[in-house]
Amino acid sequence: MAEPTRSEREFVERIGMFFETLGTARMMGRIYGWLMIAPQPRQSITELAAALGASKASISTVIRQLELGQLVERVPVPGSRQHHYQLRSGGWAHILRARVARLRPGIEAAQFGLTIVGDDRPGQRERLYELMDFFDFVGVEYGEEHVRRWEEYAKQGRDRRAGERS
Amino acid sequence: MAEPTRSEREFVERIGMFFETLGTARMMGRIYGWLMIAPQPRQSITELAAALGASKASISTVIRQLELGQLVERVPVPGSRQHHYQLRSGGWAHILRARVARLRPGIEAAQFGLTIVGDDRPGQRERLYELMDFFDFVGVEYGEEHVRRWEEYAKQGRDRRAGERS
DNA sequence: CAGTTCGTTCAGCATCTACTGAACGCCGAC
DNA sequence: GTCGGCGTTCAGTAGATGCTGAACGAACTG
Repeated sequence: MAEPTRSEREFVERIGMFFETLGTARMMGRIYGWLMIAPQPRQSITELAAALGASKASISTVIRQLELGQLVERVPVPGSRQHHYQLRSGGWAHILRARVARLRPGIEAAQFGLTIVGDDRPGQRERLYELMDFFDFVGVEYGEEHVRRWEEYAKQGRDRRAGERS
Repeated sequence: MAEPTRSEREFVERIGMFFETLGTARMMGRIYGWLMIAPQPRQSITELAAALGASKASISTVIRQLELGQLVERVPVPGSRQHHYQLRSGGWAHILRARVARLRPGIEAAQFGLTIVGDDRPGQRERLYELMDFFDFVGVEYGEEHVRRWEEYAKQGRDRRAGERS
């Protein structure tokens, strides 16, 4: 039920591609995209599978990753045995956080590098310090403060649009 | 010549893994890591292949990507026919810029979405607006100003360390 | 000229992973 | 009880891609 139209399907696919460049499975983006624009914002696994023309198997596995990533939440629907999912608000903030967390191996590599390159190689140490600086900088710029700024920005947008509609 | 020691090799591998999480080929990180700490900062393709235990073929193809990404530059060495490469300063700034550029398909997807979801579906439109807001926010926060802040930050770090050494 | 030393290219391989189909277990309806 | 609908799991597949080896071309040496 509620199959996407041709252009809705294109939108879904674009979001899928976008998620792919973010380093996740394309199907994650498809689900996310469809949940954004679908007539019913709450969908079961079978509904998603039907709408996206994918197997229930892949929806089932991928939606768990979405749930783990806090992009989607399972909501109870009284009287239904189906698992209904909908978008979680603040999903993009979680994406921001997740991307920052990915930098950790890099930080550790730089620290490790400094332990093995002696003072007799100042040029090499300088490059390692620069990498450390980069992570310091990014850690501050993309840190909690950054995420809070986004949440504030998002709230302002919501309020502004709500004002325009009323 | 100039094979990496065991721990240098571990560092190289860690940077390789880090690059992998950034969505590039691991070999890119290996080359970049080795150029960071190698005794001679300028290396030819055959030297890199020998040091990393990889084929010249893969070094040749990957280093062109590094060159394209402005992370590495080819430097002339008088009297040598070999192609010598070294790290470019400001490489991380280019990585920042490249990551921002990747958001473009997402922006376009959100715009497209707004053209196909009518005013009769305010909830869906709201989610699309939120995505637009997200890109607006990220575009500002990660924009040119952001990269300039990094470059300033990096310069300060360099100067500070230079002062300490003297 | 032949021989050597480079880097490049291309076909092939190995690996990984997103996705599917089928079997299964669970649970409510009847 | 049996049946049907639902989500999960697992083996298998298809597609992508990082990497190699070998053949090649270009440029210098003798």
